[in-house]
Amino acid sequence: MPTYQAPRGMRDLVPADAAAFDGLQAVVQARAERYGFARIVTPAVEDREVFLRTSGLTSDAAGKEMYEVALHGEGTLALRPEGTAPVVRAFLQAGLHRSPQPVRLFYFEPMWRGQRPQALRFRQFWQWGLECFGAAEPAADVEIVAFTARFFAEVGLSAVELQLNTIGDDACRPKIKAALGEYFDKYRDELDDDCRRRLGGSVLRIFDCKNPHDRAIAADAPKTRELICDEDRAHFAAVTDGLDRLGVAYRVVDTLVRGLDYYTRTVCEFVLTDPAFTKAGEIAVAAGGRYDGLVAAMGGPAAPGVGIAGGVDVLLSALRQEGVAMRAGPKADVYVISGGGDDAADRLQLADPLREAGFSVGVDYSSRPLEKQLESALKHGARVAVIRGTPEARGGNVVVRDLVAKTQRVTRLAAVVTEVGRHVSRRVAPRLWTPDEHEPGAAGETPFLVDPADPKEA
RNA sequence: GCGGCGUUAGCCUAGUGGUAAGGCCCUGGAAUGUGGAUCCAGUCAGAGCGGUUCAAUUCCGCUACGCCGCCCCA
Repeated sequence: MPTYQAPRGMRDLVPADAAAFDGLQAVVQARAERYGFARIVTPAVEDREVFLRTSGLTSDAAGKEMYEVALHGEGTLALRPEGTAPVVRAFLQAGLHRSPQPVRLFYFEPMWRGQRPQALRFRQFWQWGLECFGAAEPAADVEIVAFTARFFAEVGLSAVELQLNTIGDDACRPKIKAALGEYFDKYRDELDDDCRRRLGGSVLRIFDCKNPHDRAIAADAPKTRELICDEDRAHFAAVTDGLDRLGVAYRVVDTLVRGLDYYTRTVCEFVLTDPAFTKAGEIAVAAGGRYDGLVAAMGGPAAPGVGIAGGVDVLLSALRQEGVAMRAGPKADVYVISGGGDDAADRLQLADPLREAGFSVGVDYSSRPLEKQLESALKHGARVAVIRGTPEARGGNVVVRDLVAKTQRVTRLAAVVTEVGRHVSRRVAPRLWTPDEHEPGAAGETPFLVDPADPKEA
């Protein structure tokens, strides 16, 4: 047993895990770019107030479950427990509220919460998320929800259900809370202790109570969908209509509310439906909604917003449960081995041009028998072995052997890159920059096509 | 944060108040220097600390970590 263990609720992403994470990030980030959401990265820590302001002091989680960060024993920083508040802070600090609206942002970052760990509940976990500021239109709600539905379909998550509800906006909230308070007050004596506490404050959260009897009471409560104002109703109708048009399936769940008070109008959750995940209640793999008052609450101008965030750890677990193949750890396609004894420098020299040409190349450093090196090349996942230091490979030649086809060819050193290329493909190397796709001709067509219908210039 | 149940090697799994067993993986070797097989060998363990005991991996306590239920789930 190792002397040290990872801190409670935190885990290492060993190469197999990290590869799956990388694959998922690449997929969600590429989709974000296709939808016009640009990545934003904020610090792992923020002033505690950033979270307290948004989450509200009513929420236990905001206070008790936050990791506080101290420097020399003092400080007011906390590890980020969620993504929205820091993004709002950065949005305001960078003056993005004065850039063309709406502003669409994407993130993929670790979060920390001091909650008791259980399966799929970690103290450090990863979330991807979208935030859209400056758009009050229901189309913005539709877009982030559709993004998520399409994303899950793309990666192969099928055992998932989209739940939707509307809880009205700030103007309407008092009316809704009053109506619900009046209803639940009639059952004050029947609600369990934890639930009754919510009667005083977050009345909406009574819908989240676990006690079966409480749930039965909540099931008969007035529906927020019916208590909301006309404008809210029209907004929600436009959201559901937009999803219908895109063919995104959803279920309206009258008892769906969110943990925080800053949500307005649309709330949504993507819930796992595989029996493996429903034993202990529903597990959300993504959740979000509209928060039209949040930017103002953070000290900014009145700017509407809507966002969604999803748990990466949960999603990966669900995908594994469904048997979706994950990107494996990087394996060398080519392995350089030698029967020539202590000639590691020669092997590196042989590997170098292959690597520069884009191949993934591992080198055996040892002087073990050739058989052992071949075996090792196979175990490292190589498809091709480049062999030097054997009788056939003399006088500026090497052997390029296909380990799967079990065929080989003696090749001149100068032709190794070409020969290897016949058996494995080059890796796509990322670029530091991309050409300007808006330049005429960038897409391959002739710039300034002449339309015969256009009036000729004089 | 509260309660319950757990922790034997890198992984999986036995067993025991008195020398801790096996499989996989890994490493080396054999036959051969062009292969994952086979054979032989090797490395590696009772989470940590304390207590009871002649003796503790085994019984008890504390701590760490995990799982389950609460709390909470931004």
